[in-house]
Amino acid sequence: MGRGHRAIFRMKKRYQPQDIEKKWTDWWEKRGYFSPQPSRRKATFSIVMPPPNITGSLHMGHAFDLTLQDILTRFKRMQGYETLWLPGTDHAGIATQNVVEKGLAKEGLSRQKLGREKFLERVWQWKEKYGERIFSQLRGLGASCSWKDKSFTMDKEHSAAVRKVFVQLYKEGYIYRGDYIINWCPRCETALSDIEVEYEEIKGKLYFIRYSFKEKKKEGKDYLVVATTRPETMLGDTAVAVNPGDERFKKLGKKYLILPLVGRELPLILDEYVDPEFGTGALKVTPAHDPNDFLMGKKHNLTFINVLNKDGTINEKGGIYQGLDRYECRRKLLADLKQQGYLEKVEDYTYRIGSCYRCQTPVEPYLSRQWFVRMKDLAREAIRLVKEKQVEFVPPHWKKNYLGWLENIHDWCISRQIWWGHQLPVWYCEDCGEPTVAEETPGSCSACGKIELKQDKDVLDTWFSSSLWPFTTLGWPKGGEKLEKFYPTSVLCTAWEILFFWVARMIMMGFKCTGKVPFYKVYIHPLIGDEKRQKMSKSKGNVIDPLKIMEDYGTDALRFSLVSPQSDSPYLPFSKDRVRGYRNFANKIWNASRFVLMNLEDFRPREKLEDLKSVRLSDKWILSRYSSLVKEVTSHLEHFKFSEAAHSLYQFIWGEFCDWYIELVKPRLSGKEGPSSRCTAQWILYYILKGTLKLLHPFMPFITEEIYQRLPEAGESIMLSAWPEKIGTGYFFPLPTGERKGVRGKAEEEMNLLIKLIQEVRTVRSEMMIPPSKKIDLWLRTSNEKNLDILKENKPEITNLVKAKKLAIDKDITKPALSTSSLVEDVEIFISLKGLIDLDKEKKRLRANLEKLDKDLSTSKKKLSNANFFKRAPSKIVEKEKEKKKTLIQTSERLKKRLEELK
RNA sequence: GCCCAGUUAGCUCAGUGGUUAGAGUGCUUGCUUGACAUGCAAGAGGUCGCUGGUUCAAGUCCAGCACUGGGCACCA
Repeated sequence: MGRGHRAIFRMKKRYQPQDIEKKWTDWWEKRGYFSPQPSRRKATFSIVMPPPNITGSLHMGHAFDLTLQDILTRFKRMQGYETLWLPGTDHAGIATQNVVEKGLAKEGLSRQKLGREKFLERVWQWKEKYGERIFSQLRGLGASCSWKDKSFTMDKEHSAAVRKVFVQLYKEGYIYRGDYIINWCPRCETALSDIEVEYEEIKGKLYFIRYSFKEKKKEGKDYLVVATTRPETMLGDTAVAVNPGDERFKKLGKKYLILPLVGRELPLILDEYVDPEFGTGALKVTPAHDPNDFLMGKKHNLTFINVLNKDGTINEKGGIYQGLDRYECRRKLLADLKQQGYLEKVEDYTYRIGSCYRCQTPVEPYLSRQWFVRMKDLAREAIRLVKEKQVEFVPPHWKKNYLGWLENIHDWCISRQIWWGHQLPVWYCEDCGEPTVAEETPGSCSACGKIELKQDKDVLDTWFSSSLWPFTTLGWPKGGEKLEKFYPTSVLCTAWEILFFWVARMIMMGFKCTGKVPFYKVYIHPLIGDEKRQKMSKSKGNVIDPLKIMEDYGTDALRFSLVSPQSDSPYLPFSKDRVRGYRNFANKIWNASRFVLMNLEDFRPREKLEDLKSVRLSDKWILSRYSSLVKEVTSHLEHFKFSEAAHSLYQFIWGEFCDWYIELVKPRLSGKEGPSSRCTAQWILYYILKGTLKLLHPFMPFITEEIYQRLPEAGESIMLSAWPEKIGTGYFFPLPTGERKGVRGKAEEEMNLLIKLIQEVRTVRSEMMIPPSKKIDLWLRTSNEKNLDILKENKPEITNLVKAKKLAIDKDITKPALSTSSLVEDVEIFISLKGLIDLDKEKKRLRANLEKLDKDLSTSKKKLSNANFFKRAPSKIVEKEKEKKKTLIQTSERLKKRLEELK
């Protein structure tokens, strides 16, 4: 890789990220920098990447999550840790199966037509194609993962580990099979766990239906009214329940009712569960299609009638409704009820409906035989580990959320009736039907010894394998150097969205399987929303593609804009404006570097400053500010304060290094102050630039490497260079011991006076409308000896930055005629106006400006008062116009005031 | 219903009990100043959600309330 400062001649005026990003990605990877390097510190730092699904393309969420991890990894690597960031992908059972099925549908095929084996071949083809695509996109993002260690949740080793854990948990009684009400997605045709169901409030109806008594009553009504939101489930009713304490029903005694349209006899049962206040106080009981009814069914020994097929249509138990879709059935059934006089009334009712988190189809509570993980004991340990701070949450408030979920946890349904995933390591005996659970295909039934066995067709919940991810990726259960060195991992970095899905389960399974926590810290970050903090989604059409942003503004700008806002709200706003701002920042860095390099042609880097006499106040100041920067960035990164670290860097680079130091140093670089002063300036510029690039590297890896490689004596890659240490005063200024103390504070205090003074003069210039091209005569007067010395010492700097042709500094100056005066601390400032402004000309100019403003103002007013404008223009534009109007009024008033003063 | 977070400039957000509450962006004015017009300089813009309390001192700590966002649990 060509390097050296001669490269400056090829530096364009504008930073063009597209030219260089790929070059560095390839180079870093070719040189093997991303894989663990033997470390001088011997301490290790490891992160396992939350594996992206193989279904998709890189989205903003990945970009954010991975940028944060990359920053941590690069930071720790530069600090000298032996660093491993482990990448991988997730097979994402249902999600991937759905995507592949959609593809098949376009070909007129279906998974059923293909058959399981052929279908799985197709999914593997998909994986080969798209699994790599996401990796290449991650590379483009600059992710410094150890690519050679990448893995996939359905790798051979990983699958073996999954089976091992399953068998172990089964043998220890944590995994069991049972008939329970689970959430069933009729579209995916599989069971879902509780957290795979998303609830949404909908405005629906509550239907009141008459159930007649079996025996006709002599007096009063001969029916009970029950209320339901899902009338079609009545086909599976096997009882009606009332609260035993409910006076209204006390006289009834033991009774039977007749299920309308079906004619089944339903016992009237008493159960405390029924809320007398709700509906009519009478509850239809459908034990096979409602979790609470299920419990009641168990308790009262009711019959369980499942009326639904797997695809959500009514089965043979539904009589004349057989074959209808559940909602179609609802309509028909309601019509029939109404016609036959069973429908008492219909009320509007708002309730929550659960949908499949993968396909948004409303789920049905469904009685079926599934496999579960008993969670209570596992959760207890996971609670303890966090309470004992063996695992810490950042920010800490997530801890409560985590604990709250674990304390009320239900058993985890882990079997899925899909094809893509880890098939259950369970075989059923064709003879006795007993399950045999084993890591490898068993030879015979463990119960009766017969050899005719068939493997369970179900696969495991995707999150089962994900929960093992931190240790299986490192070589568990075989063990080895990687596992020993890097497990437990240092940090887990992910969004709050998958705290329960993934983080909590990793802690439970990690501890269960390895006896250790899977990670010491969990950094939970927000999700990336759009400008209005709305979740990005295809249906809303507000998705911003990070790849497009990278192309338009550069990857460094994207990374910086993702990391830069900090908020505890669940969604961070993302806007192109912000990225554009950081693209400009990258350009600023580029040009500042270009400037430094242009002035470093004859410079040879040396260990220390040689000529201390030519060190000026501005030098001490910038070194002091830089020293603070090192401290801040380091500390912020240690505490996951990414945005604060980014902010410190932005502020220092733009607001201090560029705006002040570079400007202050220009005359010295031109040689006006002598060769020695120039040399010192070069040394400081080089030193600060090099250090700042390093501090910035984790955030903006590409531009920093590009510039770093152009520095004289750059060394190897910036990503392997040592993280800057905070500098001591003695290191730079080997002054006599007595003078070292407080040198930084003093330099900053003195420099602040100069800055304030220069700003004040500029303000006056601007207010007096003195053209920037005109040089001024300036008098500074103070009786404060200390300040007088500072001013005198820094006369060249002041002269240059306020554009003065004459600068007089003394404690005894008479105020010049026709001048303005102002005050900074105890320094009086006089600027001669003589010859600077032609009074008549100035008045003319003010009047002209006022006229223009008036014109703009009336246009603006007209616009705003125009009803059409309000109607047609987006509110954003109206707001902007209002603001413009406000500013116009203010400016015009200021000008009027100036005009008055000139008279 | 329970839990969490938030409420600060037009917008998006920082702010660690202590001078005059900051940044980016937007807006206004001026400027081809020698690295950068993706720039420079200057300016305008604030009831720190409301009400109390603690304190010499509160945007910051405490309590209550209001509103916004999110999560969890639910009665058919």
